[in-house]
Amino acid sequence: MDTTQVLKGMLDTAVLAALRVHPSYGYDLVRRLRHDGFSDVADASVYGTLRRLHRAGLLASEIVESDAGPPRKYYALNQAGTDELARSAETWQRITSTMNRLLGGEGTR
Amino acid sequence: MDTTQVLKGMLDTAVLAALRVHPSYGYDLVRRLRHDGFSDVADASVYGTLRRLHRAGLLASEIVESDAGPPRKYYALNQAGTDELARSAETWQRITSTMNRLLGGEGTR
DNA sequence: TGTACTACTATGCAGTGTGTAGTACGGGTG
DNA sequence: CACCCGTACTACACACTGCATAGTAGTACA
Repeated sequence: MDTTQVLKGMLDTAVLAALRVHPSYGYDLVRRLRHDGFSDVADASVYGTLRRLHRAGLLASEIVESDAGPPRKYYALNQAGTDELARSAETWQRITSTMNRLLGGEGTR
Repeated sequence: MDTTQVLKGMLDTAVLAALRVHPSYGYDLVRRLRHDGFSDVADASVYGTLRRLHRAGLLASEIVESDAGPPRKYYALNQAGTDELARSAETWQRITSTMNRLLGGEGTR
């Protein structure tokens, strides 16, 4: 299994979940996600995901000055993002149970 | 979360796992995978995955005449496929624990 | 001045699931 | 016989998205 391919589609959910904890910005999310198990995720992937989710209306954004570099673009879940995260969590549950059943090897007929 | 996107990369593992139970052919795998939870998987995806896995040297194939339609192309795991499946199962474990931790909402710092 | 860290943007490529169409065989129905 | 359906596979173009790479720009420190 190639983690790059598995990431496709899961990164959205991972970013939403990370933002549920508290609003954040790209550079910080990259570090947090890498620390949390997505150790190889590319920064461009996270920035791209944030833009896509924002364009889809799931995130609010706000520019905040930083004292350590360029201004940061903070993102936060809005109601649509919260709802989407809840749906994604359910989907994830279904997928894991399906995969665990398959990998467990119970016959499938 | 879009199941189409999540499928990318997981379908390989799902097909390998299904073939571990017993050798099979495309049309049958489509039905089994749909029955087992991948209800929306397209047949072209499964056929494509089988060709890809075969080309990668993970599957043996054999043409078998059928009494109900055209001949079937049976696929079976070889040693490389068995090994790959074991590796994929481990990767899957890591991914699930990472995602469950994120979705569980434990702070990530 | 130069290096490093921070923070984001832009472009093009690669892998893969999907839609659609097509080929081909056999059996049943009218 | 003509037609449709289920079976079984192939082929092509397309869409989506992660990634590599490069670039811009701010602050800090030597």
